[in-house]
Amino acid sequence: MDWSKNKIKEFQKDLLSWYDANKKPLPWRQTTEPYKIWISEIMSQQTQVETVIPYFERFMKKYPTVESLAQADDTELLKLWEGLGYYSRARNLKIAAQEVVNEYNGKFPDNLKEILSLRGIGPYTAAAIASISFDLAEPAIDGNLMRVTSRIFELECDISKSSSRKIFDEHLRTLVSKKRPGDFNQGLMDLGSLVCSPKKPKCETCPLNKYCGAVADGKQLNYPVKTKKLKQKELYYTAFALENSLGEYYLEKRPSKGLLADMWTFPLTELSSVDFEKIITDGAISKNITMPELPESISKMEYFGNFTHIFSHQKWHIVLIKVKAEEKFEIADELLTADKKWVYYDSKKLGENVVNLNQDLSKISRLKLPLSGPQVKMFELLDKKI
DNA sequence: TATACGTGGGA
DNA sequence: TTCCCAAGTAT
Repeated sequence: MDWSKNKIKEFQKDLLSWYDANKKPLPWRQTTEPYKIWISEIMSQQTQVETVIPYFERFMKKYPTVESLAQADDTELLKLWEGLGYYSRARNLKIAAQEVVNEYNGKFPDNLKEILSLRGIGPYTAAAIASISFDLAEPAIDGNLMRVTSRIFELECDISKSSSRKIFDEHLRTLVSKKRPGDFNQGLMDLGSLVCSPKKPKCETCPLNKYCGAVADGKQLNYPVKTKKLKQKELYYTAFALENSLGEYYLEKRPSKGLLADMWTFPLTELSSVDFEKIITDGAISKNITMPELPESISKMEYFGNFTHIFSHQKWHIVLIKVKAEEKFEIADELLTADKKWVYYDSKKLGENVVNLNQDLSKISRLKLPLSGPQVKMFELLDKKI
């Protein structure tokens, strides 16, 4: 970094003026309250802002304070997060809220080191909160800042490698405004998404084009340097939609670790791609496909349909099998643990599933279970929506 | 350091 | 259809 002090000042001024005139009106930009900034930053990780807004509004209504979040019901919290993805964010949020309540007396820590120590908060989020809420001159290095910075300085380092962070930190640390660090960071983020976009950057109207090495060389699209992602692993599953005589479906809670942790789903069993093809072509279900834990006497299985669900790292091909229980069939009570429930599902209120505890209609609970992405698609398929 | 971890939108 | 992208973190 060989920019003069004067050039840095001009850069800050040009960016902040642009930000003042063009910043996105976001719900969490009406405050610098660390709790709200924190929640908005966690929700925004790897997620588009437009998607976040309604989730943020609902979240603030339900958990207005760090204390309320620290005491949140796990299932309700996950239900609120349903559809946002990366569900460990929600779990970590509650853990961090408890840390704030217990270790910081409910007051959000005001220095980078302590903010960074909170569960689920990494270098980006810590710097974002520190700069926006506490005016600390920390560069909040996210994908936008890396793209913008790599173009300005024509940096050849691969932004998908964690070791590159240091390079961006060194450059940005000299640039960040000490007067308005939060606006500086958010200005660069908005610029990255509105102007300095990945595919078609609007360099002609960019307030920073005169500082940009890539513009000078006409090499905007050469930056940032980024290695390609690997393809998703393909997996094949049968899903069993078991319905009892009351019209309820049988759901299980997924394990507390790994993919879609603690989300609810029909029982799934993995199968080979060969068996998968066999079922979807002729609808024949071979004898070795059985639903776990259930007696085969009750199973009258019927192929219902199939669909695909794509995660960031896996591609699921799912065959949905409808299992109609006999008139008097009921799953033995001992099998109905806290992780296995009969659920009444009203297709007219997607996601408004109601749990019928103890199979007693008079004791219907209003508890709503968080459904995994594939599970929502399964209910939609049963409704013939897809 | 590389990989696991979701979902929806746009070209 | 397929691929890339979007305010990253934990391990």
